[in-house]
Amino acid sequence: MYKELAKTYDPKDIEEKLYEKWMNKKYFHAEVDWSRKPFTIVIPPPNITGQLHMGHALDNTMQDILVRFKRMQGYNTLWQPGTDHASIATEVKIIEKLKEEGIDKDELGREGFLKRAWEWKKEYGGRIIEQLKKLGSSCDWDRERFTMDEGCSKAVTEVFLRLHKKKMIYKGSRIINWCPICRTSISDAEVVYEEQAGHFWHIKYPVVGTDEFLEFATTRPETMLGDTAVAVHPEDERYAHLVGKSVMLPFVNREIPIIADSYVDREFGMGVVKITPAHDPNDFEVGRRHNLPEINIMNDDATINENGGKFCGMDRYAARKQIVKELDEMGLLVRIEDYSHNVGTHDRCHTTIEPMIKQQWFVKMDELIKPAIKAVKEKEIKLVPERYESTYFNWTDNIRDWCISRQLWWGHRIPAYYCDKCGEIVVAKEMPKVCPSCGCEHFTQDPDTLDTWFSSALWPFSTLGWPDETEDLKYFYPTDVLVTGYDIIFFWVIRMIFSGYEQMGEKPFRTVLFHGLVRDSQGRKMSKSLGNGIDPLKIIEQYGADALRFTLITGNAPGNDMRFYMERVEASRNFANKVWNASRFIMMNLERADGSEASGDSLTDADKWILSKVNTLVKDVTENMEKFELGIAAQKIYDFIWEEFCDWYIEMVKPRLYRDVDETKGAAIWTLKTVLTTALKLLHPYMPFITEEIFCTLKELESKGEEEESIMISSWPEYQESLSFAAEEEAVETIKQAVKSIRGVRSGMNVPPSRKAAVIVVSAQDRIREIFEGSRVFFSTLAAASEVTIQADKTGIAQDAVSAVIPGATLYMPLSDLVDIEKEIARLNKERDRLTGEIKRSQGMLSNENFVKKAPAAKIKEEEEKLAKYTNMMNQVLEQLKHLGC
RNA sequence: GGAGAUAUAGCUCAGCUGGGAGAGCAUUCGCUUGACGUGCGAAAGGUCAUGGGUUCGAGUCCCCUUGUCUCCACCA
Repeated sequence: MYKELAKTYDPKDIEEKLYEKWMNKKYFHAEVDWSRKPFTIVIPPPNITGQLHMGHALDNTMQDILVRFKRMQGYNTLWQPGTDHASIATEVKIIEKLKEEGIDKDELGREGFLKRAWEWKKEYGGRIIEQLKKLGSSCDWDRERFTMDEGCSKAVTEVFLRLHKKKMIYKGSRIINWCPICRTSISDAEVVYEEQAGHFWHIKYPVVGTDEFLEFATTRPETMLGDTAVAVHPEDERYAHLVGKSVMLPFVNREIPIIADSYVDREFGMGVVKITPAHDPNDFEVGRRHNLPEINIMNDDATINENGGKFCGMDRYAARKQIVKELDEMGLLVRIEDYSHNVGTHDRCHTTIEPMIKQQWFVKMDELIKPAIKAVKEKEIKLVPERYESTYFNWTDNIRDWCISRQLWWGHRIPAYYCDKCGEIVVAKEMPKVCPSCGCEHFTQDPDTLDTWFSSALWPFSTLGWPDETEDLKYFYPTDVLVTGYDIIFFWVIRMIFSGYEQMGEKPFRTVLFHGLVRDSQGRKMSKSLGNGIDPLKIIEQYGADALRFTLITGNAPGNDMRFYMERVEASRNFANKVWNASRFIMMNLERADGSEASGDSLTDADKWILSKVNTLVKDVTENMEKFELGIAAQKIYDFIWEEFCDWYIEMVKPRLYRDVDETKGAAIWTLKTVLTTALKLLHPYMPFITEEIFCTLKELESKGEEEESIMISSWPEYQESLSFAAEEEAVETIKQAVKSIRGVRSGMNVPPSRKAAVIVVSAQDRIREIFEGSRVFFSTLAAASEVTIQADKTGIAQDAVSAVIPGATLYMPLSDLVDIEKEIARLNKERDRLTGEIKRSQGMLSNENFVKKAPAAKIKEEEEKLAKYTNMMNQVLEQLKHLGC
């Protein structure tokens, strides 16, 4: 029956094997079953370009914990997996690859490019999925989806058509963020601002018809080529006489008006702003207010176009240099100031954004966002932690229309078709046959594709079959929890929420659980450029997935960033090893039960104590997990297993097991198994592999039936009132205190563990003596006791025996040969001082009239009990000191 | 400019609705204790950033100040 298990736990042996087993058994798979309650999580779809990083590892560990927890609780659990086509990220990657092969994207053409992209997806798109499996993720892989698969694409077209019909999608000429390297527009959310050292160029334009000049400052002199006005504040007296006049724009020799607009800050710079409507978002607004011409001076690659006169063909920075130089020569450059300012860059390639006016497609946000605001405000959707609500509202309150067209090839092509003859726009699922306007039969589809987030916004329902009214959709939607990092609230979370309400008429999920960033040990973001990233797969390889998962989930509060330390991984690995060895111990001793599998009646105080403890643990862990306090729950399991179960209970049980005859042996083994099984179940969501391995080995040893063939589909433990044993808990706590005191005294006296000593327990209280009577057997292993004598008074105790005082009892150890009486007295004096302090504190509180009057009765009682306890201990210490002649 | 987070033991961080400060790692001492040295036992180490306030009572709630971080806005 005894099974030989390795002395140290080696995850490599089992992880792959168990994952395969789970897959084969279809434990991850969910089917609609109206007799059971569903629990659904949709995965934040990783990019097909992605490699598993620590952020993914954390995100997916959290999801897996929730899913495994709910599955064990009996929910019909679906974790919907899939990947995102990641339009721009992927396109950039493929362009790079083509470049290596010497192929130019434009030469290859759209079709050829897409063919290559799909090939790439086929080859690498599944890589991250395989990596998620190594983590232990229990996704329903039978349902794996891709944002560009047929169903999701259908959903995208459907939404586009619907919104267009409701006039919530429109095409318009707006100022957008243009990336000259990627040659596409990007949304506001994709712009990151970087502080850059630049200059403030003070320039002056001659005022027409006078000999005056108007001076202003700019950080971007090259945009002057597109200036169509100069603005001052309407109430600025310095320039009041100039409003209505005009200035002459150098180089292009355009006469432009001096206008008044309150957008100008009188205090800043010269209080004069040059207005370039085509290349600055604020100027654009001003321009529209004043009906100014919008002159685009740049090509898509940010070189100056024909509107820039002689600078045509120059790069924007080269032009800047040249323009400054020539202005200086013309005497129009007043001075140059150093100036550090924020520059918008593209979050993918960090190229400085060029604001440009372009025809683009937009989603109108004002109406769409309303239900999304309401939902969070009214807690229809809960954000955890709650503080992310302010971030959420910050965005929703300042929302601008969403630019959804991208000048890319990889993605969902915009379902808009232009009549070749009259230019009529038809938005339709397929290319129309005849132009409704002119009858022409030739159309060209809009070349642009949609923002990646347009399709991921639909993810919670597109993956379940929408727009078809599938059973899956009816059953699994709305989903329960969305787990994600706070960094994509704007990109994704908000957009899913308004899309859910708009398309489904219902929230996409009930709770959003945010986590923070995983940083390196110095608190820096893990990044490729710094080279400080830690590869989760390497950690798994070296320490096991369980250790990695446990590390990621413990030691920080929800939503906070965390630092990743190898020392913490080691600690988690050590914990896994601890669990392994505790189990090994139990399995090694199963045979000692010699058939006496008794439970109930023969349970000792210690058994009841640990059963009671694990019962409380069940409650605490379940409650915390329900509150999404995964780290607290994990910590409680850890503490219980290591301290209570291993360090105390197992040590207490040893003498019972090793004795030839012990009528409580069966009860001990039964308790060991019961508590272990319960603890393993609680731990399973966190450490799925090791718990499964032990659980199954244990079942195998017992050759029990198939009723619980895997821990992952076993039932979650429940708190039982009948397993709460207050008296036994108190009894064992007394014993623990006694043991600790003895250890403390021995250690203080430098008594080696090999030197056993008799322990004489003296207590006037029947109850205390009874407790010790029932527990004397523990003292041999726990406190190096040779024998334990229990008596009501001090009869027969050697004068120089060392003593340890606990509430209600004094413990004596005759160790005269080793004991230094002076030291013993010093120790007792220290104890006396400590108790004096405690008593003083307690008395102080109790003699405080306000405390007695206002504090709750329970608190007062508690304090009175403490006082009694310390007074009792004090008397024992004083007596002992007196005994030693002090 | 606006918002949020954070300041607790040498390091990294917990500390739920206010009622005697905790963990992991590191440190010191002891241990071939019939599961585990990836271990066991004992210990040392904190005026909980500063200053106020509320309260019988504040690490915990409120305000001020200071430091650090993040997000948003983007005044040319």
